[in-house]
Amino acid sequence: MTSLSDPKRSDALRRRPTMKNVADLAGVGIKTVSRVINREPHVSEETIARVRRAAEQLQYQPDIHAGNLRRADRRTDTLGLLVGSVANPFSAAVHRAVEDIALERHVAVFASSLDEDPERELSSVNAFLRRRVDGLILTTIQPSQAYLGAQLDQGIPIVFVDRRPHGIEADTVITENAEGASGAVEHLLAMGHRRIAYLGDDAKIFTARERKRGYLDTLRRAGVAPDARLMIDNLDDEAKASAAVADLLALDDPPTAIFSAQNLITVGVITSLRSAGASTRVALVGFDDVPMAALLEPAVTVVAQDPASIGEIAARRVFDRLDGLDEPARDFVVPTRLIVRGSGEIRPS
Amino acid sequence: MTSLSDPKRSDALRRRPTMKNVADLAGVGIKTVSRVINREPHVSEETIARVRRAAEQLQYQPDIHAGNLRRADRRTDTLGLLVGSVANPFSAAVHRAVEDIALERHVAVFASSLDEDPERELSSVNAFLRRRVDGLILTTIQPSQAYLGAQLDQGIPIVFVDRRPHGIEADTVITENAEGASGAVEHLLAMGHRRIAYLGDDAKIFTARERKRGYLDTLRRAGVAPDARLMIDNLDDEAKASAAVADLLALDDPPTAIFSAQNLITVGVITSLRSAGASTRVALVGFDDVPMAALLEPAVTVVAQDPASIGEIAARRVFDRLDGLDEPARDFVVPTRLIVRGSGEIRPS
DNA sequence: TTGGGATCTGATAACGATGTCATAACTGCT
DNA sequence: AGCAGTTATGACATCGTTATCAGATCCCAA
Repeated sequence: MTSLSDPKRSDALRRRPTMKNVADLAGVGIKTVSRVINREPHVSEETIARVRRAAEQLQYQPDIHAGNLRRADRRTDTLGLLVGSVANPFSAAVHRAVEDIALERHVAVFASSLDEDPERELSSVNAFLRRRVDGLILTTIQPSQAYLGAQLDQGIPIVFVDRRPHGIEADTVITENAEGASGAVEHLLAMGHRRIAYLGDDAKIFTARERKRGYLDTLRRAGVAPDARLMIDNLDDEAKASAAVADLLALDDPPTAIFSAQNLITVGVITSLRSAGASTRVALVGFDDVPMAALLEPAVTVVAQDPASIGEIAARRVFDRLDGLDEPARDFVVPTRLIVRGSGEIRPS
Repeated sequence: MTSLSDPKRSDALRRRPTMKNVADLAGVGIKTVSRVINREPHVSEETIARVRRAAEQLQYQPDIHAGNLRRADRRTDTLGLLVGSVANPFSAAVHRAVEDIALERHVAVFASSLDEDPERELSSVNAFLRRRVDGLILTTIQPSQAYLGAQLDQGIPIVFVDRRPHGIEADTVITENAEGASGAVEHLLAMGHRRIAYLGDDAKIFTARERKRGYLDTLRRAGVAPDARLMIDNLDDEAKASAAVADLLALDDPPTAIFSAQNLITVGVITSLRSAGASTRVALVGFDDVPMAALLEPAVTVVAQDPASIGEIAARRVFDRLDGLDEPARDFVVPTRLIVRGSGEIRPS
C-alpha cells in the first residue's frame, strides 16, 4: 500500500516515465516503442512483448500533447463545451449527451459554465483554444461571435448550441423556440384563456427573445392584444420569478394563465402560485421540462425540450467535420413536445 | 462576415499562428515574444507594444501544452474530474463547485461520468493522465485504487470524493453517510415507526454500504430487529426502486416507513407511493435532497448532502497540494442536514 | 550465388514553446 | 576614460513525441 506519509516517498519525487525510459528498459530505440504504443506494423512479436512488459513495469502513459506537437493530424482528442451552467438540468443533459458521443471516439471533454457572462464566454473560448481542442460546442451571450472567424478558417469545427451566433456562419443546434412557445400559448388559448402572462429571461438571451416572439405572434394571430403589464422580462432566478408572480396576482385584472419561458422561472412560478393558493386556479405552461413535474399537484404542463438530442447532434456534427465533412453551415432545429399534465388545462373562472 | 461557404476560405486552411509567426511579424526573436506573452521583465515598452500588435493581428493563442513540455513546473493548468454522472444533480453540483474554484486559478476541468462502471474508472483516469492533468478528483467504483500509487509518487494530487478509496492513502472528501442515515432512521423511530424499510443501491458502492450500516446500527441500538424482507439493495434506477416499493406494500406486514438511501431511488419511491395512494400513509425520509422536494405533496423530508462543499473542499485540497502543501492524507467529512418537510413526520397507523 | 523485395529497427529532425546563456547597449560610478 | 552593473535581446538546446529516412536482416526466386 502506497501512502502519502510513507517516508520512502517524500524524499524524491520520481519523474514520469518517458518513451526513452521504456526504450532503455526494453533495450530498443524509442521509435520502436512509439510503434508498439501506436500499434504500427513492422515490429516483431518478441519486440512487442518486450516493450509491452517494460511499459507495464514503468506504468508508462504516453503524453498525448507531446505527440500532438509532431503528429500530422494535430489532434488532441479533446473538445471544449460551454453550456449555461453545468449545474442546470438542461445543460447537464446536453453535457451528458456530448460526453457519450465523445467517449466513443476517446475524446475528452472540457466543460465550462457561461453564467450569461460575456467575459466568461471569451475567457472560456480562449482557455479551450490555448489547449488546442479539436472542436468547440458553444452556448454564447456576446452580441457577436465574429471573433471566432479565424478559428473557423483554421478548420476548427464550431457548433453553437441552444443559441444562434451572430456575425459568423456556423453550424447551430437550437430548439424550435418560437414554435414551442406558440404551442404553449395556443394550448392556453384553446383552454379559453385570454389574459396570458409571459415570464421570461433577459432579452439579451437568444432563446428568451425567440420564445417571447412566439408568445406575441400567437396572441396577435388569435386577435388578443398583448398587455404590457402581463409581460415580465429579466427574470434570471427563481426568487425574481416568484416576486413577479406575486405582482401579477395583485393586479386588478390578474392573468388567468401564465406562460413561463424557462425552467428556473417555472420553478419560481410554481412556488409563488402555491404560496398564494392560486396553483389550481391559474393555469401554467412552462418552457423546458422541470424535475418532478409529473409528481406535483397539479402536475406541470410543459413544452419539453430535448437536451439529449441537442448535445448528440452537436457532437456528431463536430466529429463529422473533423472527419472531413465539408458542407455549408446549417441549422439543426430540435422539436419540442407539449406534455399535458394538468396545470395547463385549468380553465379560466 | 466570415462564412463556411465563403470560397476564399475553402481553398486553403490557414495554419495556426505560432510564436515564430508573431516574432517575424514584429521583427523580433521568438524569445522576446515569449517574454511579452508571459509578462516577463526586461522588454522595452516599445517592443512590448510591437509584439502585442503582431499577436493581436494574427490572433495568436499560445499553445499551453507545447510550453508545458519545456516549462520547469510542468503545469498544464488542467484538472480531471470523475463523478457519478454529470447529469445527476448531486454530481452536477460537485462539478460546478470544482469549476468555480478552478476558474480562479485559470485551470480548465475535464469532466467525465463514472456510471458505476469499473472499466470507465480506468479509462477515464488513463485519459486524464495521458493529457497530463495537474490533479485528479475522483469518484471510484473499482475494488482497489492501488493502481494510482505511482501517480501519487509522482506528486500528482489526487482527491477522492463521495467514496473512500481502497489500497491507497489519499485525501478523501465524503459525506457523513452512516451518521446521516442514522439521523434519518432515528427520526423515523422517534415518530413511532418500527417497521422501517431500507432501499439502497448496489453494495459495491461505498456510500450504499455506509448508509446501510447507519440504518442497521441505529435499528439495533433501538432494539429493533432488522427484517431482511424490508431491506432491498441493488436499486440502480428509478424503475427498480418503484417496483421494490410495490413489492413492499404487498407484504402481509408492510413497512410503515421507508428510508431511501439515494436521490434517484427516492424519486422512484415517491412515484410508487403516489400511484399506490400510500404517500400520506407511509413515511419517507430520503438520503440526498431531491429537486422540488418542498413542493411535493407531502413535501419530502430528506437528509440533505452538501455537494457544493464537497466539490469546493476537494478542489481546494488539490490546489493546496499543488502549492506545495505536504501533509499526510486526511479525510474531510462533510455534515448532512435533516430537512423536515412532511413525508418523514407521518406516524404509523 | 545473387538480386530484389519485403520486414524490422533506430538515428535524426521537427513540432511550439521555455530555460540558459552570451552579447550588446546602456547607466552610473570613480 | 574605464569599469561594473543593469537592461534588452536573441541563438540555441531542450521537453516528449512522431515523421522521415536509411541501414540491417531476412526470404525467395532466378
